[in-house]
Amino acid sequence: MRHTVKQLADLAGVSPRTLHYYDEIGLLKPSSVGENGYRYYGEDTALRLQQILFYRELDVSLSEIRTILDTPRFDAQLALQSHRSALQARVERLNGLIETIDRTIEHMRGEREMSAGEMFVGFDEETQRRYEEEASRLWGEKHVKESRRRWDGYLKEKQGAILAEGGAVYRDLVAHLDDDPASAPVQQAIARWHQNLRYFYEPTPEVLHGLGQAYSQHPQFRATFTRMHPDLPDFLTAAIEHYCRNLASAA
Amino acid sequence: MRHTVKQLADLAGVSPRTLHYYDEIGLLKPSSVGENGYRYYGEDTALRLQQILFYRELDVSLSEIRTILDTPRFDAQLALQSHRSALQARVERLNGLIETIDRTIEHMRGEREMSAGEMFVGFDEETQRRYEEEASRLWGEKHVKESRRRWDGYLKEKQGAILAEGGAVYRDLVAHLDDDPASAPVQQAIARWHQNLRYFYEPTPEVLHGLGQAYSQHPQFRATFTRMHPDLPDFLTAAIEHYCRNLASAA
DNA sequence: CATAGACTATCACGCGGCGTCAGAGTCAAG
DNA sequence: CTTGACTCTGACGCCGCGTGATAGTCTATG
Repeated sequence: MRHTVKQLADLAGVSPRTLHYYDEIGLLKPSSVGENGYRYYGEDTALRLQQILFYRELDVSLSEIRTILDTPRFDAQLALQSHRSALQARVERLNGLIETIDRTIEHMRGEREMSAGEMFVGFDEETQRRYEEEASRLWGEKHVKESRRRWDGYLKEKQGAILAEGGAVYRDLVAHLDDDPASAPVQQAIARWHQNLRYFYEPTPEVLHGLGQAYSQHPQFRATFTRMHPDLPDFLTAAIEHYCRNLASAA
Repeated sequence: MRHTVKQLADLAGVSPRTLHYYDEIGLLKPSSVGENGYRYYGEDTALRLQQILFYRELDVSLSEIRTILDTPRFDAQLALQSHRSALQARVERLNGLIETIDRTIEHMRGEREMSAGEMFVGFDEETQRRYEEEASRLWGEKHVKESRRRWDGYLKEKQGAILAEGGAVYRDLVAHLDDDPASAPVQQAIARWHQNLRYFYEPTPEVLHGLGQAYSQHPQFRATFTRMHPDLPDFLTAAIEHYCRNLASAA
């Protein structure tokens, strides 16, 4: 298997310009370059492009994708499993949007009341929670039902406050990025984070620890936190790791 | 219900800057502007923003969204139905990607062979066909199963040729945009388009006519064809309409 | 009443990820 | 050899905002 630019582009449904660009930024180097200057791609690069397209499908930036794919410990099969669960979460989100549509139509027919907030359910509101559900799914699925049951039990206003508090915790941590992850203000913020999580489900120490690791390793988490600050993912992981050690030694 | 910029932005999960920008480009004007210069949004604008977000979710450009929402015949409820079916098509696409993941994992375990083209199934390859399935769904669902059954029966190489021919038809039509839609070269291209459709299902004259109209009215079709050429959607509709009249008078 | 913090506004630069085009070289078929 | 489709590099520009600056407005508190 050996493809020129157009051949691979046609197969993948991208443009030749895209492949040029990806070469230029070091994201997808061709398998070889002929004496004529032409790029040639083999199965290794086709597989890498597939990974790129999956990450792109999940709205991960190209520089992030490059970082992920270039880590020595990158495991392609594990990444595919991760994509799979992320895509399933996306499917659920879309189904949530479809429900919003149904409710909006009922509203327009005068069959039901609808607040402005309710109109936008499914677009972005529960993104963070959905990511965390997904991470939990990596370690155990019982949390999903529990999480939904708890969430649905809260009043709308309470839900807004919970989400706002979650966001405030991360902003607080960004403000303490120069501190030691083990310092008291940081650990207090992590305790608030822990409490915030408990609105969704009762996290075991294992889940807490796994979440902490996922925040820097899982592509969507990493992308989300990097957008807040480039150093936040690793900082979060270190701080949560310390917090979990404290939980373990206190028990 | 009356919201300031931040209030509506928070509800909708967008940024105030986005709302400023949408005002600036005439996409979403506030319901009113106070003496202090502040923008205020009511339920009318919240509903419009919801529509915008649905179209954005479906990757429609903002200028296209504006065109659609500003047409005098815009029917919000009908549009929501349209979004619904588009989102369901998106769900199916994501499920297709999930299948690709499963097959890729099997390939990596050595359990199955996989071509480079197969790696990219679900990303973009069948976009056109999926749109057309969706349009058919608007007029009758029996075509969906028939379409899938036919498609699955073709060899991979044949599938590639069918899709390429579909693309060639549209490129041919773009080259004849200065011609009369009723002219012989254009009508011949539409006949090829008709034949191409028949690889998927046997379209009734009603479906053909409806597809012709959908090409300029249905947001995703319109966006797709506008990307090929700004005048193509309306040209297609006019050419197909003429072709259908010829079919009817020949019968 | 004064202050502080959170909000509002406009303005403007810049970014990511390409699309598009130009000019020149390469390849394969007739 | 010619032609058309491909290849390359280079470069401008677009879309949809994010970000930051500056200044005005609003609301709660002391």
